[in-house]
Amino acid sequence: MNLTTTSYAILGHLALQPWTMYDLAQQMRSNVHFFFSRAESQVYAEPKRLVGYGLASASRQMTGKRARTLYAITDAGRRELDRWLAGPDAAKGPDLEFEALLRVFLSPLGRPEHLVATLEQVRDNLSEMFEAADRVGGAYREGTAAFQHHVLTRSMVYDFLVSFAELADDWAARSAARARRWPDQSEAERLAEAMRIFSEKPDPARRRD
Amino acid sequence: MNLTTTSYAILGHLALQPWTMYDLAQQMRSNVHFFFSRAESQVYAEPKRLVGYGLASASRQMTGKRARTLYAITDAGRRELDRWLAGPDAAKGPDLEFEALLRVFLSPLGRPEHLVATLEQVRDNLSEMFEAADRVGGAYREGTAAFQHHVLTRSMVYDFLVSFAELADDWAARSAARARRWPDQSEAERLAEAMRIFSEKPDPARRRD
DNA sequence: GGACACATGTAACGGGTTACATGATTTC
DNA sequence: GAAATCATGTAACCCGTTACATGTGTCC
Repeated sequence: MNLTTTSYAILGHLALQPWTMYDLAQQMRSNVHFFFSRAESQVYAEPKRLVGYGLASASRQMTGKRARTLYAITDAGRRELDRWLAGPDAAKGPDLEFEALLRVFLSPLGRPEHLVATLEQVRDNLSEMFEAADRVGGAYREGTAAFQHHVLTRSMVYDFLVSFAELADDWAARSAARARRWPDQSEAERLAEAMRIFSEKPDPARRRD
Repeated sequence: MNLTTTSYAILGHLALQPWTMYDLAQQMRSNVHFFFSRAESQVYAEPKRLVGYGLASASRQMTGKRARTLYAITDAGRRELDRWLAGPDAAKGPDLEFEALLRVFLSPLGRPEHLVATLEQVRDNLSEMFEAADRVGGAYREGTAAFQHHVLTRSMVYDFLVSFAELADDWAARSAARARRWPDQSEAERLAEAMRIFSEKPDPARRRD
């Protein structure tokens, strides 16, 4: 029995309530997509493995002539999930893959306007995240969210995601602004701005250990 | 010819200067690891493909009896890199994989103390990032960095990475603090704090479009 | 003489992605 | 009756990972 984090993600959702994989795929797309993204084909494949291990059960149902399969967690599944939630399989740190940052890193090899374009594109890409956050946030504010009773922890997830999107957006905005100023600045001015970043961050007061 | 982003990452580094893969693997570990992480075996495999396409050249050298292979970019490689840097293959948005956040999401299924433990672990995991940032930042501040002349753009990368690490650390700290207060609070107080998050973020003044 | 850094890989595996396929049901 | 949604997959591929293997050079 070889479970991946994907397995636990699905198993965890099944612990909330039974789902068809169609509904669950949608649920995951709107809820965990931005920090745990998986292809739909994966979402459909996983519960079969869980059933094979006895961690989930499948029940075939009919809507007229159309078949649908409801998956639910079993007692064994709940125990396995508890084990995982209790650790001690250490959770890995945040794992970021950010192609635009690679482009910034390599941008001295290209033309300056491409750097600005990359940064603008970062901001465009983030709108999806802001919209998703708006939808989720709105539902909780209005008290109509499907898992309203999870509001304490969902607000933590929301907090992180919105903070992240704001950070990325702010960073892209100030970096693009910097790059646009370059043609009108002296090299000394450009350098001074760069060095200020290295000396202001991280806030020396923050350092622990 | 089917190049991945990994191909361009390596090709881009070869455009900076020729490298042995041993040195390049180290370079990438300290520079791009936190937003573009690849296994070393991958770093060794990639340039062979680039040589196959004529985008890089290999030259065998000797240190006594020990062989080393220096890879360098070719003219064709430089053209291909230019094409990529100029777009228009759109760069994907930031792609985050954050298992701890999934655990927070599912934490109502477990015990509250495990939530706090997860959050504390996030902070531990970040120390590596802070240390790496310190090293890089220190080198640029002292003017001794290998690519000191890239300071304008490297400061942007540094800016993002440090901001991200600070954000994640601050978030984990305030979330853990919240969870620790729960036992002493009324349900109304807990809810009020959660709802405040939804209404304060995102800053309504920020909304564009 | 031993430990560690230098230097370069190979083999096996697998989780995950993309693209495609299929048919029923509801909605307009 | 067409279009969108519901619902569930399969097939092929491949990028990337883990784990291991091998030998030289250098430092103490």
